[in-house]
Amino acid sequence: MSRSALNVTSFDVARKANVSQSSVSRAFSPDASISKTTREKVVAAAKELGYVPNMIARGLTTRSTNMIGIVMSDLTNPFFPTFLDLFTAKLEDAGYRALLFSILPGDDPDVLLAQLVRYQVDGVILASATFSSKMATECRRLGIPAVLFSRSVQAGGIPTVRCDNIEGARKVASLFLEAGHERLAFIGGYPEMSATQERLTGFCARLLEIGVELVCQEEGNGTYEGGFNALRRLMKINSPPEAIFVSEDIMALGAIDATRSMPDIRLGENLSIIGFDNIPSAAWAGYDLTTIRQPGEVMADATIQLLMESISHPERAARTRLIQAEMVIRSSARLPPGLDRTDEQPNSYWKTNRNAMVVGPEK
Amino acid sequence: MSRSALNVTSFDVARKANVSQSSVSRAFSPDASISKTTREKVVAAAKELGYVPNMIARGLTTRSTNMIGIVMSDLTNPFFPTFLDLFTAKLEDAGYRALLFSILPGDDPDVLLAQLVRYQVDGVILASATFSSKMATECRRLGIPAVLFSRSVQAGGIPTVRCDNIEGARKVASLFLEAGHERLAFIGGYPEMSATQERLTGFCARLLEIGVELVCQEEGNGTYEGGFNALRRLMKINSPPEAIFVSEDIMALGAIDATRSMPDIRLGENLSIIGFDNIPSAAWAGYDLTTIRQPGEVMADATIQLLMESISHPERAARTRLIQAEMVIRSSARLPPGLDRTDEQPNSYWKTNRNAMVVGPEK
DNA sequence: GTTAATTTTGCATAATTATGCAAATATGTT
DNA sequence: AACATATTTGCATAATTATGCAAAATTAAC
Repeated sequence: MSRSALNVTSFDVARKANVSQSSVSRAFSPDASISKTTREKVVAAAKELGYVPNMIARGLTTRSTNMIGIVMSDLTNPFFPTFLDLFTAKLEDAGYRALLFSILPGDDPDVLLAQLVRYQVDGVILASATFSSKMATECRRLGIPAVLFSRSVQAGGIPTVRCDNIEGARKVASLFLEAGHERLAFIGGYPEMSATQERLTGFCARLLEIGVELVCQEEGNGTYEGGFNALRRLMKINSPPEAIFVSEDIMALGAIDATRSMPDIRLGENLSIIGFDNIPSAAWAGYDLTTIRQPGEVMADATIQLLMESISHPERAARTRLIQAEMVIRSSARLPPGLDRTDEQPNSYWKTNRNAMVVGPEK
Repeated sequence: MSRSALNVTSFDVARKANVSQSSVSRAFSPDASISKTTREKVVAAAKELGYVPNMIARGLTTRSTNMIGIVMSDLTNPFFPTFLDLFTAKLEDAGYRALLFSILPGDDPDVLLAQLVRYQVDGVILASATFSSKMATECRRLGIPAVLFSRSVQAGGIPTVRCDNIEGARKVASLFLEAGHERLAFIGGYPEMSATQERLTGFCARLLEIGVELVCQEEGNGTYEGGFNALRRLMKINSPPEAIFVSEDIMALGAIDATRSMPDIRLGENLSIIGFDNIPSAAWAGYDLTTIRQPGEVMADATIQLLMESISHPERAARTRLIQAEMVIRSSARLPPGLDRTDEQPNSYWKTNRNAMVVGPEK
């Protein structure tokens, strides 16, 4: 009795509607060959019996489950939940469901991969800090459409969406230099992450162009606490830096909090901190962090789009979408003389558009 | 060629291992009747061919997919990602996969429900602020094992895990009163949420026992901005409150930030703010929010446990797990005279244990 | 070594939906 | 009305794994 509604099959509906099981199946396939009259008859009968087509059985015949695996590692970094939310919403709009895999540093990527195969996911979004590279090549080998999100990988052939870390980091360097800072430092996330590497590379490349050297760099492990501790270490050295590029916002918040107990530090005056990501809390009044924004909507859209292309045209060559990253000016970094946060400075290297100037959390 | 590994079936393995398809099936079922020798033979052949049992086909015969639907609404509130992470990890340990559904206020719960049925999930965790009540009764009607997480519902019969909101809120009221505050206020989340209601109820109940009245209450919509604005409204009234209970941490952080531009306010001295949840950022140095902790591990464990019970014994009566909530003392609220944050006060109503005193983010 | 008891194996079928093909029906043409 | 064409329908089968039952093989008992 209780589980009744779950056990209604297309045969039951067929009997009730006086048609064949095939017709029931066709009534629920968008562009199947079926007359309007029978479809209506079937839908009515289905509604009465509480029938919904069983995706498991459908998956068996069509080899397509309408499920997309999402592989993430670090849900404690607020950067990722934002995207997880966007992904699931957009996938649902496209008729897909999200099968979530949370990967921990100690996990075995092969086990995870086997799960993806077992469940016959139609595609995979790889957004995990660890194993993404290995997973990507394995997916490719197995013919599972996959898109790398926010990480790049040496072995080509896998569609990738990421923002322009190099260029973003160059903007940070330029702003620091134009603001008159001379002693610059870097706090980075996991050194193995491509994003960390690229941001460091871009930052240093721009410094080199001007002829300035990095004073010091520290590891912040991609966590609030890591950023907190890294800043403390940085400020203990002889003649500490006056401007710090922190490669992820979550660490930058920790860094800012570390300065609160340092009476001589006035953030945005004698010390500048710039982050990367523009997570919601970067806009909070207690931080007001100047940062490089990774445009969520755009990146999520691009990811889904590349994935859909990869599913419908598996043979087509992999595309990469490099998303432009803009600076969001707030108060944690000193501005070049004569500027305030609402001015535009069209000739500056780090210039940002009006949109990016809008302060406050994004929708 | 490319999709080869995905198309290996139990028949292929059977041929290779010189056994029947049934034996292959049994080799991959933990307690099937099969000899050690054949199992090894099969496993070897499977490994060589890259075979993994197909969950979709298995789901069709066993009516069990090993997938659990997780329904969440508000991934932007950091309270939920924390639990999502715990849920997926613990589900994976128990051999289940998480099928994630992100629900928006405008969505149709019936559509969502149909998806859960279509995918034959073995169970559902309902952690969405909206529709949980309706979804719960529908799941019950359909015979889908479901557990309500962090919300309660009038219609009984559904296993529920939540923390003791009433008791937690009473502790807040007690601490405020013992600290000598007289003008108390409340900032709440969505009024329809049971948690909001219970926290308000508990807070007021305790005040009533002492004979104190609530000065004022405001809505904060469960967001940072909502809390920010609510505090501003509160402080504009004649003789504003000196102690505010904010029913969710994320709003409390907004409220604290709103005080930064009020020169007369000294948080923890002439204004006390206490939150609820103990999200990671509550521990950040910029906030140092006194709050009521919802123990993540315990609650997640209880949820999975109740769900597993409900799956294996659907007929058994629904149990509710009420988790004890402890206060985490930090600096955003004034303490009773003669106490500092490391003291214990065994006779106080709001007393908290040593563990809860540990300041800093939880692991 | 023979019989009984137990374990292991294979056969046949079920789980539910999708779809190629042929038959049936409807539509259009003159 | 008669024919050709297009649309719709139903039949039969495929997708992959699990499992009840009977047959075969192994082990135990005496």
